[in-house]
Amino acid sequence: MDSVNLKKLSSILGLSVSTVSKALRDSYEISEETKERVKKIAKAYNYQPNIYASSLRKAKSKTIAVIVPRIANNFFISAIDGIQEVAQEKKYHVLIYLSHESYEYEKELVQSFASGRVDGMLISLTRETNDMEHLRQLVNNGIPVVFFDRVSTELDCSTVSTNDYESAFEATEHLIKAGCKKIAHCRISNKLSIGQHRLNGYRDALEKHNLDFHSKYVVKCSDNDVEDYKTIKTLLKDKDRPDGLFTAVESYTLIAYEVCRELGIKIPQDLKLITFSNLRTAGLLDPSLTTITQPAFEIGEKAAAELISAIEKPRYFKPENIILKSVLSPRDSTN
Amino acid sequence: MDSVNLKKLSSILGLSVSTVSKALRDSYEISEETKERVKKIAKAYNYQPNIYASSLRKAKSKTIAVIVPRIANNFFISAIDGIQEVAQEKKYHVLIYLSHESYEYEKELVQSFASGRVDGMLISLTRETNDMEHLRQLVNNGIPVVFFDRVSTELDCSTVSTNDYESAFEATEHLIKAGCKKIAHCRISNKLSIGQHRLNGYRDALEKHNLDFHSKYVVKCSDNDVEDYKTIKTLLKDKDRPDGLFTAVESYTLIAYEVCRELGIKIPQDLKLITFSNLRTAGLLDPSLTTITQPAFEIGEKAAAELISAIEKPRYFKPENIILKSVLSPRDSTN
DNA sequence: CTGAAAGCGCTAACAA
DNA sequence: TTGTTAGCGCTTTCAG
Repeated sequence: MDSVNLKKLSSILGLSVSTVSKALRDSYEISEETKERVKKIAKAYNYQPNIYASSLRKAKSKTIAVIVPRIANNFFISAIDGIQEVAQEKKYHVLIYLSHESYEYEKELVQSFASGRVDGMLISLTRETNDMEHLRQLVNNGIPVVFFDRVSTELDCSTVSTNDYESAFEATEHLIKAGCKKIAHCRISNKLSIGQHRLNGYRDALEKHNLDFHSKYVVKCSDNDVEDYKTIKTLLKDKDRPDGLFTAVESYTLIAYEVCRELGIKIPQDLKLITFSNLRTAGLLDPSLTTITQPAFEIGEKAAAELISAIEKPRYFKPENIILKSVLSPRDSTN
Repeated sequence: MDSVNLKKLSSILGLSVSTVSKALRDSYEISEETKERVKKIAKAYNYQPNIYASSLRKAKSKTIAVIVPRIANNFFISAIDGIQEVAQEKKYHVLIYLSHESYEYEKELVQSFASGRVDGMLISLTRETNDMEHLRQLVNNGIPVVFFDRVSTELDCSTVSTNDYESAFEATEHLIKAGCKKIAHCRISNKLSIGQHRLNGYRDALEKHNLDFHSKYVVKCSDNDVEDYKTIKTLLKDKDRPDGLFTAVESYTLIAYEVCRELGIKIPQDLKLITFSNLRTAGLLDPSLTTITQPAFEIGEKAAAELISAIEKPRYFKPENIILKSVLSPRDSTN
């Protein structure tokens, strides 16, 4: 019950291997008649080409890798959804890897791609990634890379991200206009592009509105819910606690909701909350949550489209830094 | 700047290709001294084996495929997370495909795996899948398959699922005990194992408690939010509308929340709600949502572990039907 | 302990 | 229009 290969097929057909191969790939060299006959038999025998043989031969695999820090995250999920959408359309296969925010593992993964396992790679960097050497090597090996969301512009690669600085600015201003005077920010690692941009937007909005920047109001959160819970609880237990909180990442806000319940802090009366988030249920929360939503699906689509262009038209491809816009949706948590 | 291959490496080392190959794979035939020398140089040149060549040769790729109906779904995400966890540990690569509930596409995908692109496959079936022939063929080709959640026991393959019948029974009983007399059920396709089990559990619980089964209270939902919205609205607008609703799938309940807001139906006073769900924010909703939560991550882990056993120990492997238990978490929506 | 050589299944020159 | 053949990079006999 083994699957047929070209050789068997050709002997069944009484043709040479190469003729069959060409016929199946619609070569102009083969007569219509033969093509038809070959395809019919191939179908009848359910012939499936061995992709390892053809990839080896062509040095192309129609496969791309996607590395994300984690998958249990609404943003990355939607991005992957978008990536899949265009990959499927363009007949690419998608290998998914989770770096779990480990630079070492990211490096190992990226290096393993150098030998051509994939035709290209999409990546959202870990919080720890400083050094781009592993990525540079991959690119030098002729394997295109496209960054999304957590990007680096150090390399000559396309990036797809959002207007984080502006959004953070807008979010902070939104809190100020809602009457907040003491606005805190839960930031994400400043090794990340998004960490810096979101922090800067926050700071500049404060400055514009003549509010002091207090370092005690800027807390660094991690990737660990338990730790973040402590961090946020400490922040909100302070006697001089903030009256507004802008968080760089959805999970921090969900933790803040829990902490507020526990401490009896009322949202939005005592504390107004806004966050970057792709939560589907933002509008159903108690109270409903004001969000800045990134166009995650489109980011994924764009990134995949860029990558596939880079793979298929290496001559004409020009790397670009694509910026998509996020949307602020005001809800009750800042009312 | 091309990546080195075995041949280059061996000429650098002044050894034969086969010696280098063996040394890198720690063959007992090679002296420790040589091994060390080889590995050192291999590392220095960042040698990465060409996976297509070795897969072709060994007819093994250390790659598995995962087919899920969709990815934007908390259950499947967690399951994939679990799959990744064990795949990574066992050094397997994971290709992800979305069937988008299309049987035709599922079939096409499965067939394409026959030639050995992957060493095994994990699948959660589409709502349309009736016929198992494509899967049977794959298995006959020597490529192991493991089902998870949306399973079929028609083939001699492992399955990993949850005690859906009992959970549905328990959920319905939970509503009855909360005082509901007219309990509706939003069901999912009864081509699916889970669709049948959840409906049966619902029906039997009604029967046990001497409540009539009304077909008008059982509505079939789809995969389309807009349609489901209409369906659920019709159900809840009825003058003889239900006072309890048990939905087979998370998204139906989120829609029900929205419909209730719109129609001014108060949860839980006017309508009590319970659903299968892996929503992280169930406890933060307004009102908090009573859920039956499937151990999605563990399902993924188990399924992947089964698959890898089937791949690596074909002789000793015995397919099993593994059932994990879901947990009912009572919250305000049924209070 | 090391090396030579065959061949996995396919593609693409080149020949016929 | 079809066929012959070399070879992609690796693993694995088998010989030395």
